[in-house]
Amino acid sequence: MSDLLYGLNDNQRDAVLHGDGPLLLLAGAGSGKTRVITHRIAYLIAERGISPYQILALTFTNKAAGEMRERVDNLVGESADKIWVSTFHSTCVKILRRYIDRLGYERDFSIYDSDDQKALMKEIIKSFELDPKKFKERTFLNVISSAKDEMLFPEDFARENESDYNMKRYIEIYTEYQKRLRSNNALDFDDLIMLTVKLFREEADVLDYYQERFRYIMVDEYQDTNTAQFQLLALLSSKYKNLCVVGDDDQSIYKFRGANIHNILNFEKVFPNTTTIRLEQNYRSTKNILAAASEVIKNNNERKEKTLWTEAGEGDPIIYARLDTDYEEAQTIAGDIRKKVRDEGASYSDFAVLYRTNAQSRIFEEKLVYEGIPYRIIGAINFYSRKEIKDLICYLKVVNNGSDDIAVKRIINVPKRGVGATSIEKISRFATMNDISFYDALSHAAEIPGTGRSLKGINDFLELIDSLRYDELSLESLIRDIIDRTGYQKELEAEETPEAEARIENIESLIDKVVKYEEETDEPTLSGLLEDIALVADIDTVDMDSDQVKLMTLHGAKGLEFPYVYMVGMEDGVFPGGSAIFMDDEEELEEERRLCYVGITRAKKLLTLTGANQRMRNGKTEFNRPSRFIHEIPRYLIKQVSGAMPKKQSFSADEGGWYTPSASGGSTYSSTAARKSTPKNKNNIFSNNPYITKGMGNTSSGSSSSGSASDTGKPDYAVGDTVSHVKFGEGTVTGMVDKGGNYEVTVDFEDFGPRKLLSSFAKLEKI
DNA sequence: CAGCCATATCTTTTT
DNA sequence: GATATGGCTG
Repeated sequence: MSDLLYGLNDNQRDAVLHGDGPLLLLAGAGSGKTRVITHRIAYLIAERGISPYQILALTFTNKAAGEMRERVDNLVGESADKIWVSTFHSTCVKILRRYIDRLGYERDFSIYDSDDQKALMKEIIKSFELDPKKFKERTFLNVISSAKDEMLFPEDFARENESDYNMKRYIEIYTEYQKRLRSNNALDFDDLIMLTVKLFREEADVLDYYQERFRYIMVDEYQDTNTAQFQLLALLSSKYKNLCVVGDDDQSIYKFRGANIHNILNFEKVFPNTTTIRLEQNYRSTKNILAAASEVIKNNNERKEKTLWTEAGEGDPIIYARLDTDYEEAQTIAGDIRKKVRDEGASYSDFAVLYRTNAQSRIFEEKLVYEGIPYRIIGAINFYSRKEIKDLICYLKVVNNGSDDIAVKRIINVPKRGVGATSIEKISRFATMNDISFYDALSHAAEIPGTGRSLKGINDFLELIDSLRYDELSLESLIRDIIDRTGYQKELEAEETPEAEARIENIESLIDKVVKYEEETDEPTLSGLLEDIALVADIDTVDMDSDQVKLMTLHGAKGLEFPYVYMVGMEDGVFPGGSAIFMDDEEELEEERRLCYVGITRAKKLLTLTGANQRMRNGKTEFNRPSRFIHEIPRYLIKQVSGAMPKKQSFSADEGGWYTPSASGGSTYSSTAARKSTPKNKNNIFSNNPYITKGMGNTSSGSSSSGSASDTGKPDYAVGDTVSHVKFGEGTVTGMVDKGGNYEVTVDFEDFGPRKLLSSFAKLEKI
């Protein structure tokens, strides 16, 4: 008992010791909320004699679930694996696999990811004879998803919108979409939650069973729950009322995905006799970082007041750098990281670069490669959404569930079997007319006129799937069989391109995942494997400890922490994003501000904010003013450091180098958004900033002085010279390109091969 | 039917 | 600028 409470602060202890009844934990960033949940679970088991079977802990990501289980394991010991720790979605899948037949679905249903949804919606748009140019799949899917998040079935949605003529089409499409999902025996992600709620509402015995089973429910990241998830929780907890939710309304950043902030704001009203405990002591960041975060979030109106505090020291000021271009922004950060690793003993894994949109990652990637810094981009492309992987998974899906028309259509002509779009169209129509699945219609292809030429391919396909269904050896042999018999890998091998090479590697890691699943699962099944694949995101498998700089969106960073955090693209129009400003949408701006708060509070030791006068976006050059969030941080917390001289002010074209911004009072900028909105602070708050110094702080990246490149001249080496580099050793200079005073030097290193480096950053010494 | 070139589009996205 | 889709041609 004393063990379980050791090291907890008063509020944390109160939360752990709370007995029965609803409990709301308002847990600020870095306040040790996972610790509280895990200790509370341990306390319930050890001290209150609750059976581990009766505890349900819900999270949003598999990663969070995994971490929580691991930590509970350490506290509770072996009985911990009896505790049901999982995501909302996999919990619902488990329940539905048992009882969904009561709702008229088969229990071996497929789970549709967003690609599958799009494919299905595309078909519907076509069958409604709508112009696909005018009507995007996403538009309809977004409406449907919002309806499902709000627990509106097609009938409910129709009722709610019956008076609105414009909604007529949406109603029809939603109805059709749901009908087709059912005939494909498929559920989309939203269905998983919505149908579980429906099941609980309609089948009293099922609800009762799970109420008895889960007498104690814990929910992490509660601020991100949507209405459907809320109802799920309300139903499950209505008997014993032991619902403990942990969340931070200031970190609600998924409104666009249906998260309902009122779930947390109104929790006390909805659940009478709620005990509310605030966890306000922060164990992560310095005072300065915390102060910056608090000052920013203060500007939001719709929030629960709370004040984070820390026993940590002031720490370094927040660094703010306004660079000339996005290119320089990336370059400066890459240099700064290298400098800190070299001179301050930091590890690459101590750094995170956070941006608003994935599209911003590219340029950082480029610069990090130049600098020879190991990095990992997180979340941009999901492993399972790669073409080759999706193709192979669709084979698995078809073997598992022949009703899955979307999967069948995707692979019927992959690899090429001479079954083209027209044949598919004809068979599809035949299937609809006879009310059978597309797969079943394939075996009647001979009766369908106009499919003669593709008949052989179709029969080959049917034969293949049929024989795969008799492969009962193992999942590994099944996937290998698919790869062999489709000739997928051979086809790629024949290509002999780097892309094909990469795909082969991906296929190999898919096999690895299948093998791993089979090893780690008690009773591996094909549908279990597919479920794992559908519900486990790429980010879940990222090893955060590996020694690489992490690049990700601000959204992706939630729940993580790093000693050094760079928030980049701090410009109005980029962050906060265009629509929040352009539409003058206060609600959306508040969501962006929460995102900013999330970003700031990821930093433990040093927070660096950067922006650029000029940046390329969507193929066009933009000029944005500094982010309004920068202005919301009081100036005494900030140390502004310079970037490069804006090119426009540099009359001699070749004169690059660095300068002190105090000379011109920050930066001159023009803005496309300037006319639209007026920021609260009209003057640049940094114009008289006493903190202005040259370079990236005192731990400057060396951009102003170090290296062989001087501010004015060429490096002292030239093509053909032998040079040495701290990391890469010796090599020969094979090329130099002038980039406005800075040189892109190509060096052929003896041990590392040819590499491109920038003279201003890379310390190259002539030998 | 398949491969190639032209045009459109471009927040965020735990599952 | 990069990618995905659509239309055209072989």
